[in-house]
Amino acid sequence: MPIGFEQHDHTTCIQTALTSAETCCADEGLQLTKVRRRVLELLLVEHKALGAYDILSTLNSEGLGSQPPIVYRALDFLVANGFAHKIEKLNAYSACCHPGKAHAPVFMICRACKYVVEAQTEPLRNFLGSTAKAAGFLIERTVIEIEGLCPACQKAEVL
Amino acid sequence: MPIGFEQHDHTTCIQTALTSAETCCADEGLQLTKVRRRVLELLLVEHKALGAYDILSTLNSEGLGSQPPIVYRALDFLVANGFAHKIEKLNAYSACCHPGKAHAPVFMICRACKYVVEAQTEPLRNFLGSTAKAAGFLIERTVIEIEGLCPACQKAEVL
DNA sequence: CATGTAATGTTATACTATAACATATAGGAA
DNA sequence: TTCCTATATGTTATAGTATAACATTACATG
Repeated sequence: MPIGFEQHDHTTCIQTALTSAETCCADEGLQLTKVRRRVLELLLVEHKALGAYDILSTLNSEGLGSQPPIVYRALDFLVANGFAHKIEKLNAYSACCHPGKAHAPVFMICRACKYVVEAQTEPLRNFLGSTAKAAGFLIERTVIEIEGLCPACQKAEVL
Repeated sequence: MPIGFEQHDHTTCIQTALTSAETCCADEGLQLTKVRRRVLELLLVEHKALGAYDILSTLNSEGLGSQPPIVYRALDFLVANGFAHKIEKLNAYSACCHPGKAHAPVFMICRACKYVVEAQTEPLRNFLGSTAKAAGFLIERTVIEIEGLCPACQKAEVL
């Protein structure tokens, strides 16, 4: 279970993220409802991106809703408020590892084990900023996704 | 019609790109068939990304095929051989402006006029390379897309 | 011409996402 | 409390994107 492709205490990690989301919602008058909270939990459980319909089938088995709009609305909320990101390359969703901070996230996606790691990127932000500035372009959103092999899967490939 | 958000002779630009694709295919024993060539032309005509079904409806009206696999196969060929890129954020496709060169393209997508500009990025490539290296991650493909406003549309917004 | 490979044709279906409208629920104002 | 309003959820239907699987054709080469 790598994050940044290293081991970590994932139970704590989930708790921290949930608590942080709760605090943030309370502060900003946002409602972290049952469905929204559960979707965030599901996204936090693994460092993999989940498809909307994967999430929906879990919600369905838990009696939290069975139709697509249920999950898409919850995902919209989480993404709009910075608690999750959409991984465009996978048409899937992933919990945000650095909520609360303005950031241009870089995702490293392992094509073999499907782990998704979100990297911090101040320098990259600056770099893209100056590239765009040179072209006179105003940045509103960025999508930066790297697909490849994580350290563990590189070793596995050799075998 | 901006490229890099500036004016340019687009007729020449299309011709150059087509000729370059032909040469490249001849060199590498690839077949630039009627459908593939036409799809590339369509992508070159505008600096906008086209959806697969937009392209398909044109192909259909020209008697070149009416079913989705026709266009998806042509797009797969063009993307696999570096003549076009997929814009993940838009689920759409765009001709490559720098074919033949290994590159990690950066797309600037104007949300207002839908123009797509592909920027050159050696420094960015190096930057991502070192980021990934630090994490032990092996890069295979990169998706870098910036959504925002082009110079012209920024002016228009103010009005 | 025979043969094999690559490309195209065709049918069906899977996967992703949203529109539109109905209902329920929470929190504030009277 | 009661009403009101804004927000969230429930439900049905449908739009948009993409591929699996298999049949047929075209074409380069021995």
